[in-house]
Amino acid sequence: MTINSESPVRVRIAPSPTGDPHVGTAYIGLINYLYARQSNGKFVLRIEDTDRARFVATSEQEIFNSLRWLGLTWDEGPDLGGPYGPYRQSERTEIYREHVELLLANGTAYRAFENPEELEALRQRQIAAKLPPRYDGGHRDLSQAQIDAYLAEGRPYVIRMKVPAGSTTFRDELRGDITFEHSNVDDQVLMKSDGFPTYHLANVVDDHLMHITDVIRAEEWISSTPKHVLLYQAFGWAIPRFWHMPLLRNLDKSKISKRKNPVSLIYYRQAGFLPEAMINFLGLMGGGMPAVTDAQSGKNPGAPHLDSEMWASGASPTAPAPLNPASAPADAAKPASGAQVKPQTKSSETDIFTLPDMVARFDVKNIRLGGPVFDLTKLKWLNGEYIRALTPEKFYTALRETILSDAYLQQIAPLVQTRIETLGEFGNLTHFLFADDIMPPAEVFVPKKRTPEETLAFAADQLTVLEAFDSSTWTHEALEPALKKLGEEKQWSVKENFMLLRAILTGSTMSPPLLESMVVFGKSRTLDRVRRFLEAQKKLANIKK
RNA sequence: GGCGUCAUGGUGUAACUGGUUAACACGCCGCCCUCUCAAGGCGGAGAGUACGGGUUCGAUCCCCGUUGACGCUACCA
Repeated sequence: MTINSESPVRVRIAPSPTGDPHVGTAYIGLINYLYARQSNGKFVLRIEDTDRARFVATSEQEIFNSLRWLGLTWDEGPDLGGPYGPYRQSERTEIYREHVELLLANGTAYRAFENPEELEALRQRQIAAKLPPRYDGGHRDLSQAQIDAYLAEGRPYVIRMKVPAGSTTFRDELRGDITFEHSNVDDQVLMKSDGFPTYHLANVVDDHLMHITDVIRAEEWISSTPKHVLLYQAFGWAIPRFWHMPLLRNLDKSKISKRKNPVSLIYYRQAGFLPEAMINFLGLMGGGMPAVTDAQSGKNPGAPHLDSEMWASGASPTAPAPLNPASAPADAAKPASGAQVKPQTKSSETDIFTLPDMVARFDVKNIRLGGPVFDLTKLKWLNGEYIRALTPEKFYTALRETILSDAYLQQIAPLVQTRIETLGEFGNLTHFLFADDIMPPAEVFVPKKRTPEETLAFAADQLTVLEAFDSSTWTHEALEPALKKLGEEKQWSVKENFMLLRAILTGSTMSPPLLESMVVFGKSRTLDRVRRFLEAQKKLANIKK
């Protein structure tokens, strides 16, 4: 039973608050947003916070801020409410409990009492025997007496879905039918022993209860779709349409990751990318914008243009962006009006378009399925186009609201006050906080008693340590012990340790205090700088060979 | 390893879903403009559509196989 094609379209994104808002969330958000606006449907934001272990308290707010920054406004969500709330899964645990009872009762799910250690041992045995690691169904057919005994003992358990024999075929709107043999589908855990549901259960229950008609999500979910289909069937519910979007990629074509690319939307905002450029670039990923023919461009004079009115900012590099940037496009569904600043390049006809343009012309069915590389080079060019199209006033405002905001300067000032003799020296000590490309020469970053090789290896270790932080834990108090611990482990003195990082961050051996500087500069940009340093050095080393 | 998905220059896309010298943009190179650097203008190199078979008068486009890449393979999402 599939969803009624007459039903009004309702789509959703369901990010989980486990860290910085991700560029992939924005991409999938964009496609969902477009589809909803084009079908006069609703776009729902749901927070999937069922993973207590990875939960990050500030993450949810950053997700809101980032999506609004991009102009991807939702119709229902945790902050807005709506007819099918609550929209935060941690507030729906009772609902999942009731539903999983239904499955237990109709025999499509069962309790399993193995503990994590036993399961891990099982996995290891299977791997050793070169078998596919999978739950062996050990507690699938426990007798009622046995179950009661375990329950009486108070033994913790999970609830797993009972995958029947056979196979499942579902339709992907972009690829056609996809079939999975059930022998390849695990008896997935639906309810964890902590009483929280897994993604699979929560996602199906919520999508049904929230009347979601189209599940537009990333390709990585294809393999678990049969589980979801099986769940819909177990509940006796209509199955939504599935659209699996290609995954954004690193330059080396692997799934986009923070190890190889800035993936945090906070980074892009702080580094001074304009939301219009960002959303435009995301719209380029995977295609979807039909080519403009001469005939069309004549009939559609308003289509490709830059609209400086859309500069939606309010974000300063370090202070959290306001909840609702005043200048965010209020209604992107109607073509923006106002001054059209159209760059003179030919590419303005094909590569440059706004969110309203996309609402008007984007065709989700046109999505190209090969994983598009998220290429910063082109993003930067695009951003340059948008910057040049700004009026001088808007450009000035953009600077003052981001890279030169009062909030930013107020944090920097105390770091340099005791270190300069004339105000004119301010830039001498702080230019690294305003520059994008900082690259210390080897004589600056390699400590006297170290070789370049061990220095780079240690820098890579530093990066690993720093990557473990998220924006909310990125503080002086937390960073200091973490870095010092690494130094102790690797036998690097505090001086060598901090001096190296200082050189990478500032390009110099002389700077304001390191930790404070890192905090002011922000996690995303600091990491990006270290990452770029390492990459550049790697390239240099290859050239020398 | 198993299962699944994908495949047009270095990158992003286009090519009336079978008929083009395979187009556009980014990047790269050169020239012009110019006090410099950008921007802008002009031009150039770079793919014969992963490979091999079919079907067809004709395949980037349809079919099969191979290869490669990627994803999943958690009490994460």
